[in-house]
Amino acid sequence: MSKLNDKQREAVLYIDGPILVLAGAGSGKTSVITRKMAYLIEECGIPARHIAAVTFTNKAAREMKERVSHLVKGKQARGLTVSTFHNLGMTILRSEYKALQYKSGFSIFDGQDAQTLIRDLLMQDHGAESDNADRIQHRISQWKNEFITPQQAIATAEGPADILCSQAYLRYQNALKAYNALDFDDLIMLPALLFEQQPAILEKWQQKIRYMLVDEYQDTNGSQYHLVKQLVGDRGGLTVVGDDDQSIYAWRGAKPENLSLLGKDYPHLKVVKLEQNYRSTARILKAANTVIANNPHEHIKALWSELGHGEHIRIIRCRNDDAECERVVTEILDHKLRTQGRFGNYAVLYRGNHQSRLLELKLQVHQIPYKLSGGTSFFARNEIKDIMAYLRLIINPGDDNAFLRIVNIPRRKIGTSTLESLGRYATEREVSMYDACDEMGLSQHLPEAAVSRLREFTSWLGNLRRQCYEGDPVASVRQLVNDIDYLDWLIQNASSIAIAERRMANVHILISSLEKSIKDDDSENAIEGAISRLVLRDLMERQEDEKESDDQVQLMTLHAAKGLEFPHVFMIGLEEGILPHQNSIDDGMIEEERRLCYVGITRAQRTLTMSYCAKRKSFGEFSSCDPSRFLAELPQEDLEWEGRGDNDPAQNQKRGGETLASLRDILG
DNA sequence: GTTTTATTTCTTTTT
DNA sequence: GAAATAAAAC
Repeated sequence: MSKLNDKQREAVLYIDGPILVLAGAGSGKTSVITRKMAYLIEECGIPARHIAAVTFTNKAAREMKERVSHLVKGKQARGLTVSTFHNLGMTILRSEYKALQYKSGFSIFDGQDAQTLIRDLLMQDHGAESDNADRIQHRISQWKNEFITPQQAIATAEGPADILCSQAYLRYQNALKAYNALDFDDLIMLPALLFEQQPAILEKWQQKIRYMLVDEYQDTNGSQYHLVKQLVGDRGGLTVVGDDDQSIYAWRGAKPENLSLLGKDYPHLKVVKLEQNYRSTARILKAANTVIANNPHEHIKALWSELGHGEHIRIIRCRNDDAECERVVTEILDHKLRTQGRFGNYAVLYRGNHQSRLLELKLQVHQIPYKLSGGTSFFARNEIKDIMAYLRLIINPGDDNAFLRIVNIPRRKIGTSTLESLGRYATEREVSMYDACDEMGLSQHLPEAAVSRLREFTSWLGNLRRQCYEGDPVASVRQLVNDIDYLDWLIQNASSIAIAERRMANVHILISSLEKSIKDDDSENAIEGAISRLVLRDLMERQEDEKESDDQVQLMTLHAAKGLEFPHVFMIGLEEGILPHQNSIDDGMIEEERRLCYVGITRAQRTLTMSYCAKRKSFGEFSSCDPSRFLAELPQEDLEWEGRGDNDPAQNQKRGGETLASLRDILG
């Protein structure tokens, strides 16, 4: 406790009611949460199993768990819940699914699964055109995030397009239920809905969770707000931590105004501001403050640091994106050599995942070890989706989505025409496609050969299902992968054997993660819980393996960098259309892009380097770029420009704030 | 039903 | 300039 400053200590010690901690970047908010948990357990006598801390990412949850276990000795910390919102929702649904008329072993649909389902439904209803599946999915997700049911959506929808969406929402939700499946948004919304409808169930969970701590509260959406509010009840055991300047998830339904709305729900809300930054040099902090000052603010907070001025912030202009990446890489090499530091001290941050490609290439050329976080998530990979589909089908035969994905992987000579007939028959009989295969009447609608191929598949899988439930599930899964000759399939479909082997290695990572997950679960149907939870897990054992070689340059998007810090940070692609992203410019959503820039700047502890290009290759064609407006918003006296021609945003501003693009237009 | 070739779309950001 | 989709050939 002595390591905390006055404000931090105040936030930890206050337990008489709900408290909001407004924590600026680098002000030690994770310390507040972890120490508060320790305080609640050790000093206030609240057993760990009655405390829940909620975060948004697995990474944050893992780190928090680790830090608490260092603070709280021995067995006292046992039973403590530190999880993501989605994992918490999952835990609730795993025990309450019956009240929602779901069956055990339900599947979790990711964004891709959800989209194909929507596309299929659209196809069934309106024939061909399905180019708006994307929009509909987004709209449905929006409703779910705002805690709006299909019925409410239909009742309130205005305009033909929105009415269509609301009908699709109802249709989609019914389809999910028929498949015994949930999407990511349901994991939050359905528990909240259940709590609202069935007070007895709510009370049971209120008994379990007596104190709640929520990290990054500015990122909560409507459904998450309801979930938290109901669990907390009028007992008021709640600590939330947040920073409206770091709200970068409004696009997925986050409502940063939840921060200021908290005072309405709890009139006696205690508010503590943390303004001392322990992370960055004064210059970096000043840059961050100057940029973010361009956004409108409700409460002004003044972040300050005692770490000295530090070096100037460097802005480097490059010929093109290739030169940019090359430059960053040589810059890292050079700096590391001079300072005798580690590769792990450097991070390169960018707006979009695709920007990592060139960077990776350059790092490989120079033989620099690097770690790319995020990107195409593990579970979006084809080989993982395949095996996951098999697993899903094992615990949930009603999952037609999974059935369709793997029924012909590997080739079983079951093609589209067979599946179409099977699908028609299954809907007519109102059973799943898997069950339809075993029905007698099927022979009337399909040729003999097709029927026998389908039954060969289902009887084989049926066998495996039995083995899974009665014997050793993990061994059965290994058997499965063996039976289908999956490595062979991968080799056939990959451009090289090395790539196929890499993919096979991913499958093994998945299986060993499943194994671990089963061990953690002592309930009776451990496989079901383990497989469902698998989708939400990030495969940390991979990181554990790589821990020995953790001296790697960190590569990630600005979004993924939130909550992290690095001694030396490079931000690349500071260009109009990229860091404010073009879509955001078009929709006038500049503030969130500016916050994204703010998040990037505040990741840096000692040095910060930003770069932009004169030209960039996109869509395979070169096009010229303009430096980001955010560069012009930085305190110019703290900058050190390099390679700057007349492409100068500061000069542009002197000319009256006109962008270079508009000048070009005028000049032709 | 499967394999090969041509064409088109695509790039925000994530649980 | 890749990766997904459509069309055509096998």
